[in-house]
Amino acid sequence: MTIGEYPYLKELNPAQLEGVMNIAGPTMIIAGSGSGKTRVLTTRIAYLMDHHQVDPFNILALTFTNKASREMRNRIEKLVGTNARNLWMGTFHAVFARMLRAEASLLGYTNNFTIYDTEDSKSLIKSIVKSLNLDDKLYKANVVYNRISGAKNRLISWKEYNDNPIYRDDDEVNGRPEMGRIYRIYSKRCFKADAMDFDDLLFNTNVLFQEHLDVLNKYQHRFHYVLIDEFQDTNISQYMIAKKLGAVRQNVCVVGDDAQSIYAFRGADIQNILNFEKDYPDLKLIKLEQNYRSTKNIVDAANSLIDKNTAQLKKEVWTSNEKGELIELIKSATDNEEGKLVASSIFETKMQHHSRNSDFAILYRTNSQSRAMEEALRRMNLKYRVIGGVSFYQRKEIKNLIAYIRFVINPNDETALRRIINLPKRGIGPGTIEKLFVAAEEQGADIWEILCHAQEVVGGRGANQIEEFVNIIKGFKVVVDNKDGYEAASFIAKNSGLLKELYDDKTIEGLSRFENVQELLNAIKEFVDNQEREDKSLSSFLQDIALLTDEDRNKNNEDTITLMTIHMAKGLEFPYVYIVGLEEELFPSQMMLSSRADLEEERRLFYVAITRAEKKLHFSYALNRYRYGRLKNCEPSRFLQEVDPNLINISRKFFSEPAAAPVEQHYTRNFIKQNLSSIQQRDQKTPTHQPSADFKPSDITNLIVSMKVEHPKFGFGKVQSIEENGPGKKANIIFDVHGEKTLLLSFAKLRILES
DNA sequence: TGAATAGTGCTTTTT
DNA sequence: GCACTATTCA
Repeated sequence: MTIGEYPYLKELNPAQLEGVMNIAGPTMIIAGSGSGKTRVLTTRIAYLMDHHQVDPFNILALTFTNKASREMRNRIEKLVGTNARNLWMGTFHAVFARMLRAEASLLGYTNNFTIYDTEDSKSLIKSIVKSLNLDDKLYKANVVYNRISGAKNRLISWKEYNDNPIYRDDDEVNGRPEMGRIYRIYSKRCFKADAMDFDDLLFNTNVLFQEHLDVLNKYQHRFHYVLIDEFQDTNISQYMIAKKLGAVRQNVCVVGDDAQSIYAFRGADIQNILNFEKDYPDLKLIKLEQNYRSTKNIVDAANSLIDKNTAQLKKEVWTSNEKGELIELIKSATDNEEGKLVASSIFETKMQHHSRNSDFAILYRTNSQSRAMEEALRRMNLKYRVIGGVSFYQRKEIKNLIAYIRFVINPNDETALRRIINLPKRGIGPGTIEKLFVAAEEQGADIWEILCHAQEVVGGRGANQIEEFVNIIKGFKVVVDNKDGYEAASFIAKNSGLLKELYDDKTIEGLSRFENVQELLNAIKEFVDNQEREDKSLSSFLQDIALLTDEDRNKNNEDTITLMTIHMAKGLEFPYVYIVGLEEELFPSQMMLSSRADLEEERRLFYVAITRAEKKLHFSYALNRYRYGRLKNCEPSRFLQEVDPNLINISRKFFSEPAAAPVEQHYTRNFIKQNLSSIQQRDQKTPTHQPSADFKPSDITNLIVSMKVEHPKFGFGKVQSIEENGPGKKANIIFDVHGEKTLLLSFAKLRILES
């Protein structure tokens, strides 16, 4: 027995140990939540390297998120040292993007190919739909994108799609007969732009392996061991890659939990688990069923819920942990009140148990729910952090600058070009742009070629503007080729006019956009200064960030409450978890009510949420909620009834809270805009307020919520909230006549009347 | 051509 | 409630 030699093996239970040591041949580990899945995976890899002297270059470990892969790498490094850095470990997308870059020419791409994110893809789809004169309400970018994505994930090429009447009939029934045509054009345009979308990274890897057996062979012999995390989330395209790579040595180990499959909407197929058993009949099946994470009550609650699903593998998750507290149910009148109750519950718990902010997580179904929570937390002065939402690299100002860089590096990048050709305004309108693309299409030329000979396509003024644009880009190219990435990016930011445009915008939003761009430049500088990096070109920076979503941009390890969607929470754990918005049509989402399979996925999602909690769990729902700007009443989620009621404590608040919705006036920005403008047109029926004779601005450094104030122009009002993030302190005030205003306190003249 | 305004539709979830 | 688009007017 070798356990003695490796201290890290001693801490494992028998099932975990088996998962680690059974290294030869196909292995499937079905791991319940909190059962030490990551530990088994990381220990297994460490053991391979330690005991079997497997070269890390020969191990391929695939995950779904960057976070998961980073965490695994760190944990392995702790076990075996820096040698872990040589593992082939990363997300499916990142690993195969890297492989495709190396082999790009075999498929007709350059090794500088651009990666289109979802937004890029959708905007390309939009322009295709438009150029085909199709109804963009019928061919919504979202719908088309999902259809194409679904096809690619099932390895259906545009050609097969168009040749197979099944798809055509299906599209016709749905009233979208042109889908196949759009798919074809989309694929060709991407190829011509030297760009791959997310799905192409996997699709093209399959093509590569299919058409170039020598390449497949090379990688089959490189990867002696293939490991896949979160196997329940693989789609067919991913599974086929893994299967092909593992075909020679058969050392494929997959780890997953069917109960936590929540990405079917993205093509994940639980069937893969069943297929795996079919493909490898002699596989070793290991079940990890002991939960180390949560109290017994939480584990029981999760089990009682998931029991309602019919499609699942048999497994019994249990724990030897203490019973713990009951689940607390919070009921509120509105979403805003929900925020308040959750915030004060966190506050109380913090006081009682002296816990840190980082012990708490608020989980919700949709990102839009974060707002009410944020407001409440801010009011109680609780520090929080929202994960997800619009990530840094998705912001408009960032994408704009990146589009410039992208286009300089790849002048066939259509999407980037469309973004920047008239930004800042150069007088190149949509008509002119379309002419250029039509010409490129007709002559079979690259769009860059056309741009360089614009006079022949568009006459007169337009041609001059384009020539100017081309010269700017050519100038940038010289800089990119000769300077380091940071200098080049700064040069582009300045000389494109992007920075100036943001600098001139003195609004608060403009300021933060300007800062964001600076931050991007800083990130590039950091990238360039990183000693360990070999390739410091901008092109390599782009490749790096293309597959990054939001990631660990939160370097400051501040102690904060975490707010995020349940999807993002997968794989994480917190002592105290609040699952909010447990209402019909929100969770389960109204989009998922139509089929049993969809509803079961929602239920698994709730299962994932519950099993994030270690010590204490809270459920919360509101009777009324602002949706689409209107207050709508809601029913409690059916899922609440599916959890064993003996495990839920209905708190005293439940009964004492008034159920009526507060009559809070809710002015929207548009409402005010519309009303003010109509008022102004009607001969200024609302006169500006005449300040009281004794008006004198008060010292407002200590302004607090609910104070009554007077403003020289807007009249009397009440402070709704005070914001302190960003550059200046702002107050949101609802004025009696002029409605809601947000004022910068450094400028505002306010007289405090009473508090 | 661009800025201002009016109208619309939408919320899943992510690499 | 907001972002995006179409429309209108300069």
